[in-house]
Amino acid sequence: MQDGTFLSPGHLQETCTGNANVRDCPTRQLLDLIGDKWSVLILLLLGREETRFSRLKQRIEGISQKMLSQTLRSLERDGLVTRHAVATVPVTVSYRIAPLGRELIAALQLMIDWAETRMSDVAEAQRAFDQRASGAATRFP
Amino acid sequence: MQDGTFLSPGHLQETCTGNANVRDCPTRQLLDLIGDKWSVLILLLLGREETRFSRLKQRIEGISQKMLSQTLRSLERDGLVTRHAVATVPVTVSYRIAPLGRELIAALQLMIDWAETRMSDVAEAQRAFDQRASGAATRFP
DNA sequence: CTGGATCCCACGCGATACTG
DNA sequence: CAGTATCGCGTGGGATCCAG
Repeated sequence: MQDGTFLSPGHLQETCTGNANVRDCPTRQLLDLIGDKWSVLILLLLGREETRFSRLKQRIEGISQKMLSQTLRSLERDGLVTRHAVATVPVTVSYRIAPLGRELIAALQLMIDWAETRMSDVAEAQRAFDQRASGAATRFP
Repeated sequence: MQDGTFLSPGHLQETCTGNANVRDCPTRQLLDLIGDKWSVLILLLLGREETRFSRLKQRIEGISQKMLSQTLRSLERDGLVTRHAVATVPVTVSYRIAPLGRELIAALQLMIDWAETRMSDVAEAQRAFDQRASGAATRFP
């Protein structure tokens, strides 16, 4: 078989393709953490600089304070970011990327690069597909 | 600032961190495609070999035929996989990874590797966090 | 064998109001 | 400022039935 031709022969394929339950696949577990609407965005922002809650809310257009709070809490629980509260009045809280989160960002880099350069191709493929579909539908009126 | 220390100084950061709307971030668009429950799993399987519908259903434990069909259609629409139907009786259909999908898998490789080695650390962080939380709750009964 | 059509529910997420 | 609590809706996704 042409297995090792394109894919590296690493252990990773074994784990996710051996008819295992989805929950046993680490990649799926990871996607459960960062596949949501805001996590990656927040992670990337915190990767650039330690940031306070209110500033995060400003910089992420469209996020509700509920989702910001909730997502930050998840990321903290996962060990990807750390929370730092200063007992001023009112209290000042900032979030910082954790070493594990820093690692994750680095691991996501290629994916991010691919998205930047190739999502336009995906969009093009979608348009072509939709056109073929609608064309096939109206070709015989 | 210590920007370039860990993160590459690529254009990617600009796009996702410039207070842009979430929908403008290619990374989020990509996660909208593959952040679902089954896409990556299917992509990885097809990365190994061209596979028929029924065989995919066998190898992916727990997937419903609705979700398999639906996910395959999405992946095809995105240009990540191709569909090949042979007009036998009954019809035989197989799915194959497309060049774009092959690229994507390669771009995900580091993320997959990270998940394989680091998700245990994430799980550990979660346990520690939960214990601290429950401990803080019951510390003052 | 390869799906499409329907029904249904759980849950992600947004809007709003309240607190220390 | 930095959250928590509550409500409601849209949708992802499973179960089941039907069809070419």
